[in-house]
Amino acid sequence: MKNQQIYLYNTLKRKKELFEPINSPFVGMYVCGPTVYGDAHLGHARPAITFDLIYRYLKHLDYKVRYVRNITDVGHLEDDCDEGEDKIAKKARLEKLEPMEVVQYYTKRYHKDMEALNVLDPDIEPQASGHIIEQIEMIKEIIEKEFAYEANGSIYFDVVKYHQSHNYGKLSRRVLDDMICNTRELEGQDEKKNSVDFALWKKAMPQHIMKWNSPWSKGYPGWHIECSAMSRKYLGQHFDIHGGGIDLLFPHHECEIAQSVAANGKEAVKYWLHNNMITVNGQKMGKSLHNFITLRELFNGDHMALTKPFNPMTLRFFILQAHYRNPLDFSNEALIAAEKGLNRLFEAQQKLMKIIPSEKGKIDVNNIKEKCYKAINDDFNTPIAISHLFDAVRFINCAFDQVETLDEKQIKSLNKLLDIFVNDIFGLKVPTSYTDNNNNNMLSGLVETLLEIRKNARKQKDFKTSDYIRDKLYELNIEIKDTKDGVLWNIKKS
RNA sequence: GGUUUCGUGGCCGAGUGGCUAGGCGGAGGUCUGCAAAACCUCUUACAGCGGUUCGAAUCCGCUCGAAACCUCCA
Repeated sequence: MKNQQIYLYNTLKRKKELFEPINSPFVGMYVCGPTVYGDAHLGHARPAITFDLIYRYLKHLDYKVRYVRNITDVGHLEDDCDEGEDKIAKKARLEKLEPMEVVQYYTKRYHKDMEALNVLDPDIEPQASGHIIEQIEMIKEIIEKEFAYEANGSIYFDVVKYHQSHNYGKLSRRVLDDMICNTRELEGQDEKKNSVDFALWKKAMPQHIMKWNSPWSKGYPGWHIECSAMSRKYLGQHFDIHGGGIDLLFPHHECEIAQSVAANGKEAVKYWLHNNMITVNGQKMGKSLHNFITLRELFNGDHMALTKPFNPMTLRFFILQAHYRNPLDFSNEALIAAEKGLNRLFEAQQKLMKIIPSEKGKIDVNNIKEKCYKAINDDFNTPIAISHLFDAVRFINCAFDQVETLDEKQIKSLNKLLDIFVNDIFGLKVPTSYTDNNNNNMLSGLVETLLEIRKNARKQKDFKTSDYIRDKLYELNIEIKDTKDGVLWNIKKS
């Protein structure tokens, strides 16, 4: 076990706390995943990457992590009234598909997008539709404990009663009395004792196509119960980390707490972690706001707001360059800036191995390493860690230009440092354009031959020929760089 | 209206009481037949007004502005 003390910001306490797993070295982590009724957009990338980083880091420290990220395929209510139709069903009706067809289609695409972002698969990815039994079971328990009541085939959580003995609002810091006063009058709430009560089970309307049998009615589970039921099944009644977007803080996570406490008699989660939103022009990117860019559009450059396609790694780096708890404003320009920065980082990594070692170097690699760990340990402060890596980049560049020196040991430890942080922890995979050069013998043989001809032409000051070769290769996406140490070439990056 | 959070240089984005993050852009330079690329150096900001303090971007108050949640959302 690598000895690092992590301090993470627990939303429940609103402060940073030392991370102490309940049952070290085992760590249980649950993150709210996507509702698969459409393609993943930039907003989905943030929690995926944020918690992927945490997952990677914990594994790097040799914790035995079980990472659970759900797929919501039951759908949530479109409205808070009886006419609400769940999202999956609505989509299915519009597209004349089986609901599970919609689910499978978008789940597959989500996985592809995540793979492109180099997001590791969770250890368990449970689907809500596959855990109806567990959800019904948990609802039964809540009814037994008398924190829920039946009304016309639907089951509601009795928030007011729960609050008499517990604290509803402890996570979101909301005051129940205020909420009761401030809630707008909505139709179809007559079944509820109080407007703040939320559904655990909803009786289905005849036109509703996703429904299951239950002791109370043919219907479907409420909005929040799947996470409580599935986290309990796979991580137990008490687990370490629960993550998700800050927009889920209320009511979703607040309700999860209430459900777990009601059913289990105790709280389930030790550390609540929330990532902030991605904004466009300062406004949240969201489905209902119609200002979202899907990941596919980003990767293909197929959107009005984009001037070009972007490599998935660029988005990953862009997200890691901001702290996960702060809003991050998206723009084409900001992404281009991130792309250039990332290329500099990758190029330094490649250059490092070409540096001729000196007798004695002048860099304290260990110091940089310590600073990087310190930054990550401080609530996963990736932007600070990245800034330290850029200090190393500058030194590597100087050494490459023979302004500074590195000895063999330093080169090795720098290489390891970059490998650990850039590749393992940050999950930034070097695009193939950097590494393919030597993997394709025929291509590199051809290019080397042409460059040889060009070299001779230049020697004889036949610049017409040399420029012709350069321009033709450029048209074929091969870039040539004349440096004082010879000619470098690479396949152009996106 | 309620709850919460935030306002940092041309842009993005760290930083929670003294030690001028980092990236992009810009300026100058190095290299080069030219070009491109690359590299080096430079580029002292914290919404406004008060207060606390020897000292505040950082703490407190007020004003202005913005966002998230309160309804599905990552």
